[in-house]
Amino acid sequence: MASVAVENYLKSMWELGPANVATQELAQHLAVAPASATRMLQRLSEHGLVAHTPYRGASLTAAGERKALTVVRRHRLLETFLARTLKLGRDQLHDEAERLEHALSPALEAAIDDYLGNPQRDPHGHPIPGPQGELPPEGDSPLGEWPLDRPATVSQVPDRDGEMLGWLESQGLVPGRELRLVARDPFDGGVTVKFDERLLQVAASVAEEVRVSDGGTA
Amino acid sequence: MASVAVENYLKSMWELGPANVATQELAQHLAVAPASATRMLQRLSEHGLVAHTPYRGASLTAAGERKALTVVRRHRLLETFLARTLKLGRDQLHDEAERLEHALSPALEAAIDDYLGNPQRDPHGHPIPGPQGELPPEGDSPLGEWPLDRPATVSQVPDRDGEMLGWLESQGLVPGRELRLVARDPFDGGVTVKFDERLLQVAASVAEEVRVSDGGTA
DNA sequence: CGGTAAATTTAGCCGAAGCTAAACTTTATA
DNA sequence: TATAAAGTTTAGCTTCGGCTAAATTTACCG
Repeated sequence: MASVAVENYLKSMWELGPANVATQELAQHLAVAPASATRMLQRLSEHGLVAHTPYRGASLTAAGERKALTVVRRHRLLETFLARTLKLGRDQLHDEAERLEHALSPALEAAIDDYLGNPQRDPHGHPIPGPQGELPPEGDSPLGEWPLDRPATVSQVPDRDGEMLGWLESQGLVPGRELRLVARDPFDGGVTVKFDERLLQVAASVAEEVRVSDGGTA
Repeated sequence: MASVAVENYLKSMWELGPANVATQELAQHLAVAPASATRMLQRLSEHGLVAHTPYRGASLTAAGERKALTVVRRHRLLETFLARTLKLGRDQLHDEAERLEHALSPALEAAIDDYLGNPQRDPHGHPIPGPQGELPPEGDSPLGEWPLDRPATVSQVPDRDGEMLGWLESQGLVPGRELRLVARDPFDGGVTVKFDERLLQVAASVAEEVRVSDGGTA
C-alpha cells in the first residue's frame, strides 16, 4: 500500500481537502477517469487511509493525512534542494520534484533536510511539513482578499501552473516581494497592486493563488 | 515501453553482457522468476531492444544498448551528484541512485551533468557514458590478474555489494589508491597487496571485482 | 545412443491501475 | 413532486509485471 499511484492520490486528497473531496474533483486533479478514482478510494478506505461515504465524497483519515504529509514533505524538500544546488528556475521545480518524490528514501530525505539546514519553506513559499508531518499555522491570506492600502509581503506563489508562475516571476511577484493593493475590481475580483513605483494588474485567478501576509516572513 | 521494469531489465542486460545472456542469469540478477524474465525478453524483443533466440539467451540490440546506457548514465551521474552534494558514503550511493535513476528527466540529467562539470567517472571509478552513450575504452584489469610487483592504481570498485564496499573503504582500498601485488594464492586466486607500508590479504572474490591500472587516472 | 538433469518456455493465475459503458443516486428544476 | 441532469458507482475489459506448475528443449553422461 505505498505505490506511486497511492502516494499521488493521498497527496491530491490533501491538496483538495480537508473537507470532503468529490470523486470528480479528485479524478480531474489526477487526470484519471472518475471510475478509477472511485476504485482507488475504495482501496484506500479498506486500508484506513481515507473515509469514503459512497456518493458523498471522501476525506483523509489521520493515518492518511500522515502519509500524505510525508509525500508533501519530500516534494517540498526536493524543490528546495534542486533550487539551491542546481539553480533550476521556479517553474521547472514542480515537475521534477513530482517525479522524484516517490523515489526518496527516508535516509536520503533526512540527508537533504540536513544539508539544507531544516528549511521551513520551499522556493514557492510553501511550508515544509516536519518529519512527523507538523505544519505551522498559516498566517497569510489570498492576495485577492487583502485590504486596500495595507502593506503586504508575498508569502506564497502557486507551483503547479508553470505558465502562471512564469508570469509572476517575470513581473517580480515572488515570495518576499513587498507591495500594496491600490484597487480591486468589484466584479471579477482582480486587483491592482503597486510596488517598485509601478502599478500591476493582477487577474482574479492569479489573485486567488498568490498569498500575502504583513510580516517580513510570516 | 519505458517503465521502471523495462529500464531495469535493459540495465541488467548491459551489466551482464555483451555476450548472450542466459535467462536464468538475468532472472537472478533482477531477483525475479525465470518465467518472468522470459516474458519480458519477448516483449523487449518485439520492440527491437533485444535479440532473443528461444532457449539460447538474448543480447541487446544497438537500440537496446543505447537505452541501457542512458540508464547507466543517469545512475552514475546521480551517484556522483549525491556524493558531491550530500557527502553520502560510497556504500549508500548505489541504492539511492537505483531508485532515483528512473525519475530523472533529460533536463534534470543535463543540469546535474553541468553542475558537476561533465564528470568522467562516478565515485566508484565507473566511467559515465556520455549523453549519446559514448564510453571510453577501459584500460584497466581485475586486481586478481595484475602481475606481481608492478605498481598499480585502483581504478574501480564494485558498487552493488554494500558489504564488500564497506570493507574496501575501511581498508583504504578506494579509487586512486596506489599499491603493489606481493603475492598470489595459486589455488583460489586471492592476492596480497602492499600499500602504506602494510600488507593486506584480499580474497579472490574481491580481487575479481576491484580493477586497477598503472597510470594515474586511466 | 538413450535417458536424465538442467534450463527454458508456455499456460494459466493474480493484483494494480487504467479505461468505457451501463446502472444507480442525488440534486435541481420545471 | 416528478423528472432530467449531474455525479457516482458497478461491471467488465485491458496491460503490465509478477508468480507457480507443467511442458518442452538442450546438454550431458553413462
